[in-house]
Amino acid sequence: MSHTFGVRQAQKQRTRQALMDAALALLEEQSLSSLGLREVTRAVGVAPTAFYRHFRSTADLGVALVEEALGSLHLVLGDLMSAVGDSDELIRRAVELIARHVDAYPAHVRFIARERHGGVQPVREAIQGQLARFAEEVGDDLAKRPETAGWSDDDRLMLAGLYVDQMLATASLFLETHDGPEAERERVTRLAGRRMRLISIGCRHWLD
Amino acid sequence: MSHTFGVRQAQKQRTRQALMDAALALLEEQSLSSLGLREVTRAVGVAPTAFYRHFRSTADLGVALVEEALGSLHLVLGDLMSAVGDSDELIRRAVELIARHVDAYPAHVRFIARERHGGVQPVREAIQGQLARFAEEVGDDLAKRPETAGWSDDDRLMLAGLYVDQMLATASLFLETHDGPEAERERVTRLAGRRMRLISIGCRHWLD
DNA sequence: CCATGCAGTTAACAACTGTTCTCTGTAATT
DNA sequence: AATTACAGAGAACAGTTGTTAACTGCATGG
Repeated sequence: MSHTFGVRQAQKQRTRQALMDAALALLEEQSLSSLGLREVTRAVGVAPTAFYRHFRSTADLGVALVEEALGSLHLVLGDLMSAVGDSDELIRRAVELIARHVDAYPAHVRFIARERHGGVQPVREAIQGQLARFAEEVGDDLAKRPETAGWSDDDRLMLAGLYVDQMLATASLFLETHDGPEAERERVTRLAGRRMRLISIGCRHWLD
Repeated sequence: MSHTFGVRQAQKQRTRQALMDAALALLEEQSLSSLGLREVTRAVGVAPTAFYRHFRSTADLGVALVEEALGSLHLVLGDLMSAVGDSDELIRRAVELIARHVDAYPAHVRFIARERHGGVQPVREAIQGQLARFAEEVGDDLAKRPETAGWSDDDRLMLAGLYVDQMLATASLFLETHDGPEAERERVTRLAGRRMRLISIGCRHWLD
């Protein structure tokens, strides 16, 4: 079988992950389009040519990072949608889960926010594609809820996109206060909550 | 006087503008953190060392570009706020003005969207600062309108930020369809309009 | 147990980068 | 008319980059 993991395959995947982690760390203070292949291998402690055993180019590395970063965010989205309850309670929960995720994977969030409109086309497209899937999922979930009963699918997708955008904007705000004072984080929490509340109010009166 | 423009000063500003224009063009398919000084001077047709007569570094160039790009967008914002009339009419007008601006200055819009979360700190901070000023202005304008009567300044600023973010998101969407089919542009126009309409509805019922 | 596959190495390449120093021509000042 | 200020040119620097080729060692499958 191809997925029987011997010592060989395991070691390969380990250095592959090391390359991705190193890249993510280097991307804290630059963007993907300026990330050099040698820079990454140097950080890992491996020969430059070893890079090619795992990725065709840094753009290819970037696409792999998109899958990793948005994969972890997708789990949060699942958590968000599985919840039920009062609207205000849902919003509070959403903001807190986002804050927790930013705390746990700040580099992932920074990468997505930075490369969503970044200078590397394949990466941009990968992100847009995944986010479109996110919006579809949220739209499908909204269809099961009473708040959007009687809505057209198109309108539901509009709202879903708005929520997804808001999720990323909120995550980005939390990222800026990641090693700032607690008061700032609290301010962002309240701000994000009110933003989503205003949207949910608009949603409640959409069909008037 | 220092601002008496002789032949000398005029020529200097001309090449300075040429450098900025060339940079903006090069940034269509990369981000600022990978933009090389030599790359820019080569595109203009001047010696690499001439760059230093105008900018300390490419980051410095970036900050100048922020002022240019957000300066032009600021004019659009002024147009938007000076208008009065029915809510739907205002939204239609806003979306059209944004579309027009993206058509007129696509490179400016791309630059702001890309570097807002980009890898060059001074540029990021310049953008965030200007956008905060935008939000303040919109907040002040909202205070004069009946829709937000009785709101706290904090809530008004929250709504203003939401509108500013939405303006940029809309501009970014238009940019993606910039040389696409007319049908796509129409779809984005309708989507952006509905997004803003939902927000304005939420605004109308905020104090319930 | 031996042959193969393949992750990773070493060395070398031409091309490119930012930065410094020195020089030149000419507009502006005196 | 003589002097100064300064935008831009030119050459050179040490260091970096992506990519190729031929290699080594070792886990794996027959």
